[in-house]
Amino acid sequence: MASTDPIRRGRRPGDSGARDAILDAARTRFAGEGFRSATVRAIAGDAGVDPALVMHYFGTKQALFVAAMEFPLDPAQVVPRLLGPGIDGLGERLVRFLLTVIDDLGDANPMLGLVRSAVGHPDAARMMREFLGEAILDRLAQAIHEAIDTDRPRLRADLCASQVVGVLVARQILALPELAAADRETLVAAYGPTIQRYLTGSLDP
Amino acid sequence: MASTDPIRRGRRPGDSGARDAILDAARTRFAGEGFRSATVRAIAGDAGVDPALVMHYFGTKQALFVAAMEFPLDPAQVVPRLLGPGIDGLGERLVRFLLTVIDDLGDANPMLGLVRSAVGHPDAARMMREFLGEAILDRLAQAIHEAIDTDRPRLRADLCASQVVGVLVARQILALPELAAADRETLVAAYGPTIQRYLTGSLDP
DNA sequence: TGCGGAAATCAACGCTTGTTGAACTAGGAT
DNA sequence: ATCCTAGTTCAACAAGCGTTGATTTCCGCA
Repeated sequence: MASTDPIRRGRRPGDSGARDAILDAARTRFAGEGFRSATVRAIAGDAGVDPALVMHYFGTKQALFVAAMEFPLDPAQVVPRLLGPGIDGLGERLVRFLLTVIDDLGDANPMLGLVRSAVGHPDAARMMREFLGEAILDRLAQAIHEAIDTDRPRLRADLCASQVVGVLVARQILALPELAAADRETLVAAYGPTIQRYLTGSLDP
Repeated sequence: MASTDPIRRGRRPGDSGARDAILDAARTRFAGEGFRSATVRAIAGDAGVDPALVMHYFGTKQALFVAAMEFPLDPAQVVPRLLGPGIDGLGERLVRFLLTVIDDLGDANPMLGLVRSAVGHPDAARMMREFLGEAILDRLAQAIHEAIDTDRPRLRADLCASQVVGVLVARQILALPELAAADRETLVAAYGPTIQRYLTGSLDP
């Protein structure tokens, strides 16, 4: 058998993929605990790597966060695609899309990382507000304005966002039991009309 | 003039009210930063008091959190009062009540402290899930079941909670601009029907 | 074959954190 | 007057944090 199994320093042979392992671990930790609670040491541990290597690749924890939370979908493509078939039925499409993405991303969901961090850190909240606004909500407001003649289309977009964020927090973070257990189409039927009304329905008293 | 102004040890004369000052500071800090980011030292500083005094009164940071987040309203009284006039119009009443409470509590809002902490800390999430469930959502589900004959009344309650949490996060934490700027009755008109539909409307596809 | 630079670890730093134990002071009861 | 108790501060601890600098190992290229 091999004698002692010393941890060697220095470069390992082959393409180690350590960078990707770090990014993966960071996504999962940030998504599960938020920026503050997730530690560089824990991320390095998950990736099977020394903490200093994390700094070697990314410089600071902040920069690692930015790199790890880079959204895997480009809003500039997704938003138009969802809007493609027209604003009718957009509520349903949007909810179904959201739930599908949540399922696909699993534990390493940047949306959860961003929400968790924004909620505990005013700077992150400002970043998320600006990102959400410019990348998604302003576009959505523009589409609403073109589809129906209403004032304050951005308020309608914000209302949609409030329900989407609510789903994320109540279902994925608080894990309210029946909400977490409900299957996708049940939730599409429940939330779809809500979003659709925020988009195009009457909001008068 | 007085010579040096040494900070004296020992008891101050009179009823100092330090305990209440600590609780107040803790509420504000926990509401603004969550459990993890709020520090005992900062809370003590806000209260004009030594950190050790905080431990003297409350033992641990955890216990201070529990004491500070004690809800100023008793759900066992509030829920029946809101349900009093019947389930018709409950959506509007609930939203108006929520927004009023948010305004009244201001910076020291335990709801914000609980959400901020739950989102960054699985244990706090479990606590909040159980509290929400037993104190509010199960009661609400019971009322729904008595008012209309539906299966899964608790899912309806969870749906309501998801929109309420969404309002809290999107308006008070992310501060989406038009949502934060909207006045109370505008939001009552927007959210009231949503909640009412989750309570008593059709959720079928 | 030699060599520069990238990959990786190790050990330590300075800082902040929650928490502790000792010391001191004042008020109230006896 | 005297003691007990509660309020309050001070100084320090141990642990955990992000980060740094030195050092070692290997790959790729001339």
